Amino acid sequence: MMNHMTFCDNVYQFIRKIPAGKVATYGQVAAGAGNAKAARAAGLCLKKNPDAPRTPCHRVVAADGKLTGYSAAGGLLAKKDLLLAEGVFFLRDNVDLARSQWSEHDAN
DNA sequence: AAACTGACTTCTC
DNA sequence: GGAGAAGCCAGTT
Repeated sequence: MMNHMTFCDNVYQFIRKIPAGKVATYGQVAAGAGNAKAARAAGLCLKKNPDAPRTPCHRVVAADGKLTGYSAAGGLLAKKDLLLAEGVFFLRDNVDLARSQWSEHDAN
């Protein structure tokens, strides 16, 4: 039975469909979850309930491609390493959204 | 129910 | 481009 469908659940679902080698911004995730303005809330959901490997929260970055928070071990460092391993384009410490920002349409 | 918090985003200086 | 402030949202206390 359904516990209680929350915005977070939508967020997790959205993030789960992000393919490796691509990343989405919190705003994009929030939009996919139902509210483009809920980027903040979306991030909170990840922190509160990282849902382990089931939800690749490491594929979610800030609007600038900047790597923000990461509850898992290693923090942003591990996050960057993971994205690099997946083939995500990086510009120093930030993700190159111009190449690695994922879109539902998969216009790659 | 009200107030506080936070892994955001955008504007301005 | 970096620093500061305001706005918005859902969840938690």
